[in-house]
Amino acid sequence: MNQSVTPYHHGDLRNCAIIAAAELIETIGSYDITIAQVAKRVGVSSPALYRHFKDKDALLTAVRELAHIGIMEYTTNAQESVAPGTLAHIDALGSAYLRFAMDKKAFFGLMWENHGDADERRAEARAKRTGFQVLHEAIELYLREQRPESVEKSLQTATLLWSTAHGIATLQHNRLLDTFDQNANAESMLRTATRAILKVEM
Amino acid sequence: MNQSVTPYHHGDLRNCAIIAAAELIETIGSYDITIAQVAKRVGVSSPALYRHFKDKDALLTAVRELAHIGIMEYTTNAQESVAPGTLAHIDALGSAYLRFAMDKKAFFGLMWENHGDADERRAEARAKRTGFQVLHEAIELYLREQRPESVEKSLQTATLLWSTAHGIATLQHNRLLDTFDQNANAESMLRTATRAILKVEM
DNA sequence: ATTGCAAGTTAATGTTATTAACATACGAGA
DNA sequence: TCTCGTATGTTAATAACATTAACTTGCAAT
Repeated sequence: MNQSVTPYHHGDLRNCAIIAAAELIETIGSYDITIAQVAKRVGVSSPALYRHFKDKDALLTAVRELAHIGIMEYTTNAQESVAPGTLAHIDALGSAYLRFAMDKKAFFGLMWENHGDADERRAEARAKRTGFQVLHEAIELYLREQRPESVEKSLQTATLLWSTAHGIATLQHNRLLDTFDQNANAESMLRTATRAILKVEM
Repeated sequence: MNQSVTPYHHGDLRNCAIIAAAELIETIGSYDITIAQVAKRVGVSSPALYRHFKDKDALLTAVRELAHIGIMEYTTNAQESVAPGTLAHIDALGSAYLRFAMDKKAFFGLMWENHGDADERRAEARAKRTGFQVLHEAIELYLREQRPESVEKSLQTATLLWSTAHGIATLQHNRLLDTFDQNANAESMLRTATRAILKVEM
């Protein structure tokens, strides 16, 4: 009768819970949610969630994975309209990162909390590295064409640019950019930094 | 009998509680502490703390202030052995920032949590701006001597450099620098970025 | 001395996470 | 088709917290 498999009682509680948690976080604009809230949203009792998640943190870790997918969507979209390996390409990636940080404030904050056990950490590090690769490749391509003598430094360059983008995103997220410089503009800051870093000897 | 004033029952519960909380945080390496733990450490009942702090968050905010003082100590020390307005001066400030982030991991993490009510936020923003001023002044001095045509951009330059330092510190703090580049070295990354940013047109 | 307020104490409340004990339905094999 | 085991849920119970209530104590000024 049901279109897809109806595994058991609820159907697909694990995934529904993750989505419910994500929606909740987005709605209240904070990742300070309770198991009970999530359970209620899915229409299930709190302990039911413990059949699918070791503890609350495991649920949040799953939501973080979702956030990583979200950030990848932002960057993927950003790449569609630019020529690979151009400065515009790199700008687009950075801009997508900044945009995600502001559009999905709660998610962005959650992503950089570091809780969870060793396994969860490892999984997350992998997800982050995957996102990083996209930037790394864009930069490597750019250097290969524009400054071939620096291609060997593409990893260092990418790491530094990511750090910079992350710093700008974080400070803006915490409303500190305005505190320091009333007229600060995250995007133009990042463009400036990008140009400076791509030009310099590593 | 007591050397200093013995205000009331305990003596100086407010300050002792802040210090106890800070010690606790440093000891367990996490700012996920409980009021009960702090109270016990000071030898007082939990509710007693509520005579001095609106809630747990107010206590943590006080600890954050301590952390800001700590970071100022790091930077002040760093400035002692360098000539004002030199590149070495700017490097020393950045290096102190990175060092603080790694030496006092739990404090550093706590400092960038943004909780607290509006007043507390304002107070914290002020503390952060004070720290920022130190960097801003160093950069202004540097530009005045090395690139006078760019002095007017000193605020933007300082904001960008702070962002970069913060990004590097944060990623290192989350062990992500290693994840991206096994050989990454936070300090040398920041030096590279500093030179790149100071050179570029803002 | 008396008395008022600041600063503590213990007891009580309410919220959460998490576990225990019990219930049920799906699916594999008899 | 019947039946049983296990995955998945449910409700009750526990424990850790934060926070408030109600009550106590002691300093300091009249």
